[in-house]
Amino acid sequence: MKYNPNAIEQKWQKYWYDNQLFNATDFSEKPKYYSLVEFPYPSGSGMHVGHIRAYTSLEIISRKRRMEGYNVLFPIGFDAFGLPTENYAMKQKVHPRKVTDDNIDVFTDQLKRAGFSFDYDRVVDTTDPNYFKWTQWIFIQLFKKNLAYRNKTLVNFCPSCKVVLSNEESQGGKCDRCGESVIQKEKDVWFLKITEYADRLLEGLDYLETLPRIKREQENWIGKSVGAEITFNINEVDEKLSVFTTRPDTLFGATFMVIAPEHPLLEASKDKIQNMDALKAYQQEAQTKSEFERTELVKEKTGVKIEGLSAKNPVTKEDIPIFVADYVMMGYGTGAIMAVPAHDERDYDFAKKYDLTIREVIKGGDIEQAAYTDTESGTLLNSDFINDMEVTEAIETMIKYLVDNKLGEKAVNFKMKDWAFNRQRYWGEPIPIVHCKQCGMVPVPESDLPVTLPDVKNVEPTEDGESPLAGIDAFVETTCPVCGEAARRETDTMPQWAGSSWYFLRYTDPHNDEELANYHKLKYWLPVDWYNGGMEHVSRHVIYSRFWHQFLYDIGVVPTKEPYKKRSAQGLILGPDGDKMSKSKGNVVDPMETIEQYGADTLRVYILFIGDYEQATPWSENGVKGARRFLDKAWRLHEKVDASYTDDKAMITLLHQTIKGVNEDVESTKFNTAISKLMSFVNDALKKPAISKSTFETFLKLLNPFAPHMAEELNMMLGNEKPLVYAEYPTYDESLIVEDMMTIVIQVNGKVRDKLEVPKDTDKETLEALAKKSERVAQFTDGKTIRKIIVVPAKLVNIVAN
RNA sequence: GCCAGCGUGGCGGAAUUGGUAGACGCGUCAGACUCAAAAUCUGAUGGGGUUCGCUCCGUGUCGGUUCGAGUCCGACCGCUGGUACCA
Repeated sequence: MKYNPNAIEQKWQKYWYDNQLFNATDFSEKPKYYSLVEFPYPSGSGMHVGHIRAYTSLEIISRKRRMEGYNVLFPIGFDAFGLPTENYAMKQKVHPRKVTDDNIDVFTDQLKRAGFSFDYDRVVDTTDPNYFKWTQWIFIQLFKKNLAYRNKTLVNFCPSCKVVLSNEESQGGKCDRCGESVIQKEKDVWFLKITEYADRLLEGLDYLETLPRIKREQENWIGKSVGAEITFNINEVDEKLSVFTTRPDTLFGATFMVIAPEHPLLEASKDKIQNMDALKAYQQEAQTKSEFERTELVKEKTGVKIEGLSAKNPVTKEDIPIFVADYVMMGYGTGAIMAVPAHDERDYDFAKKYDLTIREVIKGGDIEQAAYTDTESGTLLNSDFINDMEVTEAIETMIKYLVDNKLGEKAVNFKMKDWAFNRQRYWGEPIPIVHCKQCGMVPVPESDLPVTLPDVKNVEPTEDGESPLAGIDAFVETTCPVCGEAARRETDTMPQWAGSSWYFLRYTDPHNDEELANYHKLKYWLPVDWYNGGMEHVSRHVIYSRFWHQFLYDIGVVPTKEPYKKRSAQGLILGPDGDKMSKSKGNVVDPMETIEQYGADTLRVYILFIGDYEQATPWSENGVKGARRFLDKAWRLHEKVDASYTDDKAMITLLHQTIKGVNEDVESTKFNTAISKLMSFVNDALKKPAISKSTFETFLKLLNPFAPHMAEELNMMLGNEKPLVYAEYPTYDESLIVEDMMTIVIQVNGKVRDKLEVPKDTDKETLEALAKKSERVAQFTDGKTIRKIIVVPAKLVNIVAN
């Protein structure tokens, strides 16, 4: 009988899913294992080969864990709020609910068609009111703890599309959708105070088992820097300027100051400022630039001196000028800097342009030529009481001086900003807040949750960039939960990051009406043992969800400090041309076509065999054929099974080596070499006259996580009634792995000249003697003196001669 | 610019602590089967030379450490990802 995947795959899928073999049981005698993959956004185009790669790794792990006797939770769900659905719905005049449901149906079918062993009874959908009820509930808890607040900010606004855009959607100052220029619009928006958790998010990384680069990226995102906050007095008015610096030791070199265009000092001191018009004009100009332009495009420093104000350097007592320049950002530090032009390139450029004093304070450079920035270490000069000190000592001494004289203090600053937590969209979780004239902002009572989206025929954008919800009176108009007077609902919705920040908690108890998840169930399943997802989510999503988790831990909702024990990230699959897959390039590969043509098992095997799991790799149609050829051969191997046959020693050794190798490779995400070991096994086994039943069964168990449909079918054909899903995973016998004879390499001056077949335990002396006897060696040592002989047992003999 | 990762055949990629470079797969070539093709099977396949025994060269470039370097060290070149006037 020939291998015919289409005939067997659907049969086994029906068997698995109908019998709910992958459903996790809450609480069990077995040890638990929670494997988590990032849930997909159910787009209209269905599954992508990238999804297959992202899920297959933990699919293998999960199937292996079940065979190893674990109670496995391997769930899936849908991160279904989001723009593409809303846009599509608007265009096609269909309700986003309908679009979402249809897409989820398509996706679920495709997941099942790939044979993924998810627990489909625990599917969560972030757009389901029973789910987002708890997303809203978490928001209210954050609000009550003052971790959710409103503040004014500038947003990217497209006057033509009348929508607020993200940075990604407004690159280069142009609207991503219509190409028009984006303007900066001031808006009241919601923030979550993630900065309050910055230190703990940093510390928590110690618990996370992951690649160094993944940890690094999160550290960089949080961006902790230690230094000092120094206060400068303004001479002409009763105002002070605070600056954050990592280098208080360079204070003697601070010859001017720069503040951000939006800095409040301007408004506060307008009476004394003589060139307010010029400053206003500069301010206006800076506002037309997006943050992108301000940071990316402006190579030449621009700025305006504030006439009428000057600051006093607290240590030199010099009067120094103050400038407004857009290279200083209001959003970082205090929005003001002390400029040390001798040792900072930006300050140096600025000082040269405006002809300002440049004073060297760290020895070593030539400040006539350029800023000297190699100042991690060095010796101070021109700095009074810290002269001749080393940088580290100078920093400490200066901070002490500042503290003693009440001029400043030690300070820590984070690059990470508070999380802008709102969108002006329809298709998102409504923020559960009511605005009341008397009572201010009032959270919706928990008993009234969820605040659902109004059912409208068409989602229409508003004229002024407000959420479409703002135009729906039936939604907006409500009464205040505190005083009962007429009030208005908040019309902003949450960003997509919201629902995905806690979904892994809901999987432990997806149908709970009383709480987001039962504490005992959380305690049983958490933490997530292994979480796999995209590299692009490592900084944002992982940090955001860890922040929510830490908060929920603080209020006693979850039992663990950190949500994840281990995190891995898969590499991208590129198009066959080596470019990133994209519709416009026409190089997108549809995994469903591969399944139809070659079968799901081939797709699974190929996608893991394609290359290093963490590296980007191009797709290859020929590679798919190769994977299929391997499965064809594995299938044919069953014809060699002979119940009365006894395998030879070499076969048994190979089998045990394969068990060991596959196990180790899978655990260290080296799926490609795990498969190559299975291929080698099949190649060798096919050369034997026959293969014993038990050896073939063991092979099928190893193959099962990768190609489960085929493995189950062949196992059944052997006459076994028990399926492989919960069969016992093979273990190896260390004593059977070592071969009796081994090849020893003989080198002369480091070059291989001969090889010897010797028994495995041959000692050093024997090896050396054998090597010396070799005729091949003699050719290369003739007429030379042997200087040294290096013998590495079980490996090689190297004869050094000249 | 900074941070991280990576440079190995025609291609995707393998190579515990430094110890036979190129596993496995693709492609290509030759042969078997076939009227023929496909599929399948067998063999060859880094480059140069060769009396077919072998031999020299070869892991981005240059240098170093070592009996021995793809692996370690230094400098450089290139690619990919992240990030960005971060004070």
